[in-house]
Order: sequence, then structure tokens, then C-alpha cells
Amino acid sequence: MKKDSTQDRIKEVALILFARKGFEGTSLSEIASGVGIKKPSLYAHYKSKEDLFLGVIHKVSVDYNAFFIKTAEELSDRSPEDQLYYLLHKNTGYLRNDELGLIFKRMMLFPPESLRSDIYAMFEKTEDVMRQVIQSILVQMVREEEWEQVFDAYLCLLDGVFEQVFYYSPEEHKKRLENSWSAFIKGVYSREEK
Amino acid sequence: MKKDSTQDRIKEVALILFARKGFEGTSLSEIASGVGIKKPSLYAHYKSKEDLFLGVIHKVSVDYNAFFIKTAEELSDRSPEDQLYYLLHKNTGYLRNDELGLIFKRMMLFPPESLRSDIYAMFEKTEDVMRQVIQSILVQMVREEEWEQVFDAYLCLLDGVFEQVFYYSPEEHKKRLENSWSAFIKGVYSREEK
DNA sequence: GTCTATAAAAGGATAGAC
DNA sequence: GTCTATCCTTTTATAGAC
Repeated sequence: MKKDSTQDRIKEVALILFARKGFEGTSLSEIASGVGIKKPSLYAHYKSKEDLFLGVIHKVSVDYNAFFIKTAEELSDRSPEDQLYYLLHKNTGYLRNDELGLIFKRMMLFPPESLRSDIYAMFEKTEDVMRQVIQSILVQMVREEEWEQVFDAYLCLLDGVFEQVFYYSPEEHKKRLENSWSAFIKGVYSREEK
Repeated sequence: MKKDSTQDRIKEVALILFARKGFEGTSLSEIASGVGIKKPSLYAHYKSKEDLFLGVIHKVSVDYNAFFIKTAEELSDRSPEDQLYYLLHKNTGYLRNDELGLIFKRMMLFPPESLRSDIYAMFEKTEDVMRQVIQSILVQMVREEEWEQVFDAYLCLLDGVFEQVFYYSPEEHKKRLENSWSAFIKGVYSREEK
């Protein structure tokens, strides 16, 4: 059991604040106060606000990649349809949890201008991981000519459902997820029967 | 032809900057400089930064509602399927244009903390408008028991496609839109044939 | 309505004692 | 590693001349 170093505590507090209020909207005073230290003490751990921020985002990115791979492995003995279904569920659940979804989406859509390229570089790996996992499932259930089309539709489903996490209550969101999933899987099967 | 008052010019410049850099990330100096006046002159038109910001968002919200209704009317003589398809296209095109999509999405997902409730109040009407327009199309093409399910799937499609505007190149995005749409409409028809 | 001047506060960052 | 004190810059906002 690794003990919670001050560095880690700073990262935890910073994650929450950055997620809720963004990079520009969060001050070092707030972070320090949340940790229980004074502002200048932060500089013993990070050499600038940007440095701290990138540290936070790096951890978020690495954790998410690991989650996605682990989840896919746990599901690998199910039917392809089940794998896609539970991946949608688990992914949504993970990103809804804590502030992870918030900061993840915020950084994908609205990274701070000056750090855009650093952040996109971190998330490039994420896209690769998702693509590989999803495609390895799709090849088991649709014909080769359909891979790309179904892949795009599934990613759109993932994105749409993810985005709606922020608009709707958990109950409403679950209903919408199920309905959107139903439409998707019906489309896939209708395609097969053609 | 209404002439471009200084107030309007301020709003135009502010829209672009707020969209790109967010509320906290944009300073009044930048806005003033973009307009070609000095910072204190802004206060002759708006009583605070928040006041200016809400003015911008209000216009965005009103314009978008008008666009959505107008587009639906222009499409009303088409088949229901065509209406849904072109609505998806036109909506994506509108929101991709200029900085409108950027600020729209930013405000839906990450409004500045202190203005969250004001902003959500403005966009409430938007949701109503979209719901009514879309449902009036759906009732023409699916059975009553299916309305809700297909509506949810279509909204998820809209959200997913919209979000992807920000990730992909126009060409890549168009391909994904078409593929996601194909899957959606196949699902709808498979349902009908049941 | 626009300007200059200025206030008042908050931001990120550093120096140096402990 | 943490603190106090301080620096420098930038921020929003106001006062008052023109």
C-alpha cells in the first residue's frame, strides 16, 4: 500500500478543481488551501501551474487506458454483442465516476490554449487503445466490408451516450443509453440479414 | 439593414474569444483590443464582464432556436426520413460554422460556475424546441410505442455527431456522420418490419 | 461614448528563514 | 518541505476630463 505523499494529495485536489472549474478557472491558492498547505509550498513539488496540470492529465490518461484494456479483458469470454454492450456501460460508468469524466471531456474538447498540443499528445494513445479493443470485437460479429461502418456508428454511440451523462439524471440517462443501444444493435443485425 | 453598433461589435468579438478561450480565459482587454477601443469604454455598454457574457450567450441561444425551427420548416415537405437526415446535416453544419458550435458546446458542458443557472435557463427553451420538432417528424414514421426509443436514439446520434465535429477533419467527420446515420436508419426500419 | 488615470484585488512565481 | 514576505503582472472596475 503506497502512502499518500503530499505530491499525490496535491494531484487529487487539483484534479477535482481543474475538472470543475477548468485550468484558467482554478487558482493555486485554491489548490493549496484544499491540500492544507500554503501556496508557495506547491512549488516544492511542481515547478509551475502548467507542470502540475500536465501531471494531473497524464495520470488521468494513463488510468483511463488501463481501465479500458482491463475491462475489455474481463469481458472477453462473452459474446461479441455482450462485449459491446457492457463496454458501453462500463465506460460510461467509469467516466461518470468522481471527476474523471468531467476532466476527460473538458480536456478533449477545451484544452487550455497553450497546452493543447501536449494534451492531445497524451490522449492519442487513448484513441489507439479504444480502436484496437473495439475492432477486435467487431471482427467477430460483422462482415469485413461492414467493419468501418459499424465501428463509426459504435463510436458515435459511445460519444453520444458519454456526452449525455452531463445533461441528464442517472435514471433518465440509463433509459436513453438502453434505447440508443437497442437502435444500434438492431441496425447491426438488420445489416447481417441483408 | 441594421447598422453595426459598437454594442454589436463588442458582442461579435466577445463571442469568438469566449468560444475559443472560455469565460475565465478571456480578458476584457483582449475584447476591447479586438473591437478597437479601450477597456474602460466597454463599461459604457455592459455593466460587468458577466453581463457582457450573458448577453453573448443569450443571442447564441435565441439564434440557434430560430435556426432549428426555420430549418425544420424548410424541410417539412420531404419524407420523414429525409427530414431527419437533413436535420442532422444542417444542424451539424450550423454548429460547425464560425465559433457557434464551440461556444454552444462549451456552455452546455462547462458553463462558468457562477453563471451556471443563468445559462441553463437560457438553454432550456432549446431543448423544448428540438424535442417538439423531432417528435413531430417521428410520429410520421414509427408506431406510437416506438416513439420514445427512436427519439432517444436520434438525440444520441445528434449528440455523438456533434461532439465528433471537434475531433475529426471535415472529411473524416462526414464519413462518420454517414456511417452513423446508416446504422441508425437501418435500426429504425428493422424495427418496423418486425 | 471614449478616453487617461487609477484603484483594489488576485494571479503566478521567487527569496530566504526555519 | 513548509513557511512568511515580497515581487511583478494582470485582472475587473471606477472616477472624471473631454
